[in-house]
Amino acid sequence: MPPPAAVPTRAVAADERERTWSIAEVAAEFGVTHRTVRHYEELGLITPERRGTTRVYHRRDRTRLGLILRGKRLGFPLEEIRTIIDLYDAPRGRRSQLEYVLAQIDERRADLEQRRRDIDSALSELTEFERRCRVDLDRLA
Amino acid sequence: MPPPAAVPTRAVAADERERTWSIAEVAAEFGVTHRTVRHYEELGLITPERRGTTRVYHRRDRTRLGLILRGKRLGFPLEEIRTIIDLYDAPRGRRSQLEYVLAQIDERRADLEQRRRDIDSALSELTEFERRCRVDLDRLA
DNA sequence: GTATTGCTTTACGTTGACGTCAACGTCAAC
DNA sequence: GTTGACGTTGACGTCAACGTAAAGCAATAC
Repeated sequence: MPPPAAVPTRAVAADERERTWSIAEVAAEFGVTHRTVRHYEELGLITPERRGTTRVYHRRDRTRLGLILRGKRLGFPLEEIRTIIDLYDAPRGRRSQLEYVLAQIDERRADLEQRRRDIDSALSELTEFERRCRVDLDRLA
Repeated sequence: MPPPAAVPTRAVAADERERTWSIAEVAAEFGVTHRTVRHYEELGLITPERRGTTRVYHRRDRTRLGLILRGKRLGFPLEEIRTIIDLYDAPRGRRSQLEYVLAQIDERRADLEQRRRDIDSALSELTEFERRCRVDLDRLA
């Protein structure tokens, strides 16, 4: 069978959506080592496809990796990060499931807002301290 | 000698300022173990007075402990926390010292602002996710 | 061919942040 | 004077989050 003469736009978009990456590519892109990526897989934070023994990463895996690293920047432990990002994929068919998810969301939000308060007070202390330093500097001038 | 008949306000205030605490008191107050408090001392984050072998904690130590724990909530490693809170006590006599401190402040601020951006995006994603969950819930009703 | 490159697994090492346990000092209360 | 309560110093244990080294497969490069 000959290949199709022309590839319609839809198919191109599909190709683009279904682009895959190697472990080296995702690691380099996110600025981590392949060991780190595999560690996250061991903990069940990402589950790349396997072709034979080789790991194949899809857009979904990159999304999750982004969430993981942002969680890390925020200082969350990996286990907690797992419960958070799993939440986004949790089944929400039954009412009880949805209510559980909503309760979890509330907890997460409270946690994040506490962190933001911490950051804001740290920032304002820093600003005040900078002001005092500038006063000292002016006196030296 | 009889004790003084009346204690003037100034002396009361001084007493209050110079109140001290035991390791058990500060640990309980901040919700950590005494082991944790001693660990921070080993790393040079706090340096309580010694009376004989016993540690005596002053207001200054409690302030630093508060800064340490806030840093921890924000996910900073203890070594980094040490450089941060040491900054507040750093000598600022010479111009070069002041300029160094100001540069450090800028670094800290950039870091904290990155964290705040991360938190804000996490929060808005959470809000959007909650909205979708509530739509699902309404459909079930 | 073989040599290099890129991926794989297995497995042990390391660092940070404490926990835990042993062995002992000290001081007020009984 | 001994019994607690609270303090002390080591020293080793543990858990998370990886690092690192060893050894092997599989495809391309020469």
